[in-house]
Amino acid sequence: MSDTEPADPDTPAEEILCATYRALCRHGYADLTMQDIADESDLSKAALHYHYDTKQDLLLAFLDHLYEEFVSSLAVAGGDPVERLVGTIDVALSPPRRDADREFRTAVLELKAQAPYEPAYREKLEAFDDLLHETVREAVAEAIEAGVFRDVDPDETASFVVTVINGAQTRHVSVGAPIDETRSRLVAYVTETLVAGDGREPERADTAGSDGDGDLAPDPDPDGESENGGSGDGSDGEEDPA
Amino acid sequence: MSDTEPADPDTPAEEILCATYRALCRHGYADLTMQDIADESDLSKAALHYHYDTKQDLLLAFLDHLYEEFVSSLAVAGGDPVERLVGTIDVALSPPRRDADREFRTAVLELKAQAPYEPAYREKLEAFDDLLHETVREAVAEAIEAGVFRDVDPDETASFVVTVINGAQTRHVSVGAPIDETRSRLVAYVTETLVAGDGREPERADTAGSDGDGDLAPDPDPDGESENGGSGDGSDGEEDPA
DNA sequence: CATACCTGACTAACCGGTCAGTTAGTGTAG
DNA sequence: CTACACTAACTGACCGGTTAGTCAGGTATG
Repeated sequence: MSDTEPADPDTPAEEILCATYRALCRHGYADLTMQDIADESDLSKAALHYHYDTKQDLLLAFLDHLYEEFVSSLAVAGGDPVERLVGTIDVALSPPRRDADREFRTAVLELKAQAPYEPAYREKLEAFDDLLHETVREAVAEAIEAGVFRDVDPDETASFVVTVINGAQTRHVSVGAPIDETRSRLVAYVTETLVAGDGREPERADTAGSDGDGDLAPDPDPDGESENGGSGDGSDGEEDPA
Repeated sequence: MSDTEPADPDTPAEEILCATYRALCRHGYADLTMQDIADESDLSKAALHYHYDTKQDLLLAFLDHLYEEFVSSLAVAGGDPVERLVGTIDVALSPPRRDADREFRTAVLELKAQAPYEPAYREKLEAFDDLLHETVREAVAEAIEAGVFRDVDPDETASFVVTVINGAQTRHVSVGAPIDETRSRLVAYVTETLVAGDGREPERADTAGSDGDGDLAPDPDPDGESENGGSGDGSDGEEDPA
């Protein structure tokens, strides 16, 4: 699940990544200082530099860590390609269930906006985008092959879906537009417009709560309290930057 | 050439806004310093503070200035609502014709990502979003009334269109996705999916663009250039932050 | 002792904003 | 026409605060 890796600060280096997540939610990327991250952990700022040479190294490691989580969160089961596609959209556009969700999405958007200045960021972000795009593309292609979808271009269609997802996140952060509305609309797009033969029937396709995933990321406690050597501490599942 | 925004530097204060535009393109928002802006003008940093008390005041004035340009750039003529809708999409998703276009879009995205931390920014950005949303909504409502569009919800549909526009811009900045592809897709969405009676025929719906853009959807040349100018109301203006 | 891990104190650089003072223009009195 | 006064616009130098990164140690463990 999504709480696989972030939840278990086995090593100090991993604890730092968890602290980075919390600090990003609290301060955002632009105002994020090494001291902020240190304050979220039980380490000093100098200790951060012991494990990661530079601030950028730390952020890059954080993105890698995030990517791995994104991979597993996208591994939605389901034989039906349309079901899988809807599940994927759900993962990417899940409504804020954690308090920090909106904040984290904001930090991710800040990172995206830095991509043109920081090729290293861009490279990582492209991986997220590619992964999501490929996941959608495969589902669409399968749906076409199964005769469920019209004979659209899977690649172009996947691009459109990913673009809509990006738009929902951006608009949510910048003007507070509800993500959920876009999700419904996008789901309607794939379950109606893309479906073959389905002319125009407004066939209600609220796979919303029904679909297998329900809540992919259980994620219980919002943030119990930092340290404690135990294992499943504040499991802060990340979201997708794609 | 219209290397910078069209605004004629009538007053020193306006010249500063032009310099701000240039500095934003060159440095982005995150790394923008008052000195950067001063360097783009023929004034000193202290002179900037003479006209604008704080850096934020300057940026806010810049957003106001931008908004006015956006208003006029959205004033696309055209009696046909669909034509007007496509024209609006074109304004929002015009391919980079200025060198600084991508850079400026990046700066705008940085600003959007700051909205949650700076209510003053958010307020301005909401104005952009509302304006674009309202423009689209009106066109959609008219198209429905004219029997051209199906009986969709104009408000929700406009939201979707604006979201797609946001997504195209975000994805363009963060991973370099081509804006043009999304524009074609979005135009196809409104001229096919939304059109009443039009079941699935790829009926080419390229009405001569009113805003000077001939073929909207097809757009064969990936790197169009040439034309333009003619009917242009001169207000090529900035891009929309919406 | 050696190694891994960590700390407090420090440095160098940067940036927003301030300030005393300069320049240029304009009006006004002699 | 000159002399002076006043003001808007502007400048270079400077200040205070902040931050990434460094460094000389300290501590615990094997």
